[in-house]
Amino acid sequence: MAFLLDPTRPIYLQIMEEIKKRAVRGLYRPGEQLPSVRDMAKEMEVNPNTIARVYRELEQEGFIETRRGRGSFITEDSSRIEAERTKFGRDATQRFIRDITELDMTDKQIQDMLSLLKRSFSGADGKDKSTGEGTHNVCTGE
Amino acid sequence: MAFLLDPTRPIYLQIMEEIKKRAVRGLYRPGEQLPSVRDMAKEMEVNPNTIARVYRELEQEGFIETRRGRGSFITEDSSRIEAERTKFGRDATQRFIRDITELDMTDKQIQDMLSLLKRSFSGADGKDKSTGEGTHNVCTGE
DNA sequence: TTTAGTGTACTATTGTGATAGTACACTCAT
DNA sequence: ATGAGTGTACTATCACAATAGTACACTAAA
Repeated sequence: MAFLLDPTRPIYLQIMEEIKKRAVRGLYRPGEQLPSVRDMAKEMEVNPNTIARVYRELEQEGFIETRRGRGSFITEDSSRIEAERTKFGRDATQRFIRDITELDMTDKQIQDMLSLLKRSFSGADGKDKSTGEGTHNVCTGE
Repeated sequence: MAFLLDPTRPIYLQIMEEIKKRAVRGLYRPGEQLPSVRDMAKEMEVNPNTIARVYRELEQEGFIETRRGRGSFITEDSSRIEAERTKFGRDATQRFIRDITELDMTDKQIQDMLSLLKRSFSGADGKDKSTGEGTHNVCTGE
């Protein structure tokens, strides 16, 4: 498996998220053909039926387009992909805030945590790949 | 239900976490008796069998103590509870870093996110409830 | 002793995720 | 036309979470 699975959540949901994240990271480009159901099943080490379900649901969401007999393709709409980045970022941030808030932490614990975050993200590459207008606030989703 | 359930994860796991978080927040004190299996089932709006499983697993972990015919009680060991706070905090932080990192965000997006976090946590009460030695680093777990 | 309130054990049923295997319809290049 | 490679449909099976209902053993107070 190319990524770690959470045994407490359905595999097909995690693979759906993994495919979206790959598109967000540019591993899958807009319009690019995805591996076939059978190939993706081998890569993910799951049953082809599970991948079939993943593709069916992603198609339902409009994230991929399936052409019978030809294959499945990432949407051509790059804004659709960027929207996923925004959603993932906003969801992760809000969940983190909720998780931390409900722990009733001390100020010191919060400060330790925030400084670790700064350190973790200071390794950003420094090149802002956004166009300016294309940069969305991950928190507000605007 | 007193809290929101994630439909993609087993209920019994989420209730286990909820009980631990209540202890961390002081809603349940060390040694305090928990509601009976049947009462907790009513409060959580789930089947008593589900709560029975929750108590069984929490007993297995040493987080609660069950005395047959008497009831179930939060552990007397307050350091056991504090350890949960540390674990939840560390897990939430690491997951957040992983979630954000794999989105390949721009510097601006990361800055927006961090400033939202600062704003969210600036509302801390200012009183450091730790004793000094009792303050654990949520990130390293030491 | 009786009774109410504990946790616990048990069977049965339902729904869903995941697997295994087979088969079919479509597309495209040969 | 043939055949390889697509997605898709179908049945069957298994595991697990969750529910429903019943029953039992223990504890403590009336």
